[in-house]
Amino acid sequence: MASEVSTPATTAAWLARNAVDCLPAGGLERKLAEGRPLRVKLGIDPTAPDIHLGFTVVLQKLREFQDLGHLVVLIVGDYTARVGDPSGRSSTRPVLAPAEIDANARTFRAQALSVLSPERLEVRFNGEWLDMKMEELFGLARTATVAQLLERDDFAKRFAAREPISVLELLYPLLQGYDSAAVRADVELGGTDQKFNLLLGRDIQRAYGQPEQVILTMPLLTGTDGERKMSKSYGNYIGVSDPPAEMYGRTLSIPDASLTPWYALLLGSIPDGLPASPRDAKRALARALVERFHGARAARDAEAEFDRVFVERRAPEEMPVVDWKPEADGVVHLPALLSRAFGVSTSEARRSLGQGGVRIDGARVGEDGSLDVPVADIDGRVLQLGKRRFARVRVVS
RNA sequence: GGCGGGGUUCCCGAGCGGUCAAAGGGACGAGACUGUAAAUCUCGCGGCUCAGCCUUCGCAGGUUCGAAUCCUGCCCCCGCCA
Repeated sequence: MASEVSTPATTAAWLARNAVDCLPAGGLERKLAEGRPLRVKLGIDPTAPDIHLGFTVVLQKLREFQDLGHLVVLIVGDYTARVGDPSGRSSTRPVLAPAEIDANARTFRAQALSVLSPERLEVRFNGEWLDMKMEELFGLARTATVAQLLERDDFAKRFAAREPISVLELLYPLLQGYDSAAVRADVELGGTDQKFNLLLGRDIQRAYGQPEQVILTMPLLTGTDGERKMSKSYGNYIGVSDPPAEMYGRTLSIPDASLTPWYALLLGSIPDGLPASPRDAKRALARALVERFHGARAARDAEAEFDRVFVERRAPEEMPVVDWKPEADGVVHLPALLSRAFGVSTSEARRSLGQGGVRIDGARVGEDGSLDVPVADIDGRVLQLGKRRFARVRVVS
């Protein structure tokens, strides 16, 4: 916290600093003024086994609440995952098996703990209360009107465009809102895309005679492409359990313009001594991120390895070994070897060869159209495809 | 239930009897440049025992010398009306 004297007003402002919305105005301040630990809710759907950096934006914010003595209530949507949230409407989502959901939930919890503190953390499964009787569902369904639900902008757009909206989709925000009532949330966090759902949670809490939660929405983190939001389906994400070297490299590949938002959203603030050069600032960011998820040692190693491979253009310290049996005439057939070593098709391997994308011990091969190489010229050497794929070749008989 | 419009290679999207492994864009890969930034340029982008061959255009049949393109049946999607 920046100021020496913290009042509910300054604390509220601090907590809301990177947020897009903090509603209602003054709401957070009033809650804080009650002087008790607040129950801060975040709902997650355990539909994918791993989380990526985009998701840690809200975790970071939750952590700030924890550090101020508040309680984080993490709701695992095991029940809603079983139903499948159709929002985002990209074809039917697979309905997950209970065992899968459990496994995902465990992974989630572990990964969330690389940002959150295990203290002041409550984890709940919404199957606990959502597996309700039809009669209770009716009660819940009465709390909102169709017109109200259709106000959500993506619904509104789809409705206007006459695209389908399933009744289940309409129901989904109600279920999420019911979660808030079930855990008596004081505050609920989410991405900006969650704004409607979060606000509806207030209505539902009111309908159940509870004080309404404050909602705090965080910007969506852009992916490594700097264009679209970080998402698995866009392939522009960095997973929190990605290996250190990869996490480091992928972070460096973000556009300069993403630097500030990434610092703000992932680490909470821009450090004072941030280098002026975007390149160095990015390296510092990459180091900080690897450190957060893999530790200081891994961060140092990842940086050293990066310099070695991409700056000095040398082979990495460690790489997989491929055993390879040569052709009868004492020659190694490159396309087949490349295919085996890097999982590309032999056709693709041939193309890469023709384009100068293949090296042995740093020297280009195959540009002249040759596809074979004498055993002596490759045994024990480093085979490289493109800039980043390496393998050591071991010829066996 | 009735009527109409669709399902094309990772995605979008052309093609509508041969010249189609199938335009164009995106994503992606390789090369040049470089800070694994941006911008730009070139090439590639189904597979294989690769100057040739094999398998793709919802599924199954059929017509034809020849089908992604025509016909029949089926499956699925979308819209309008009820």
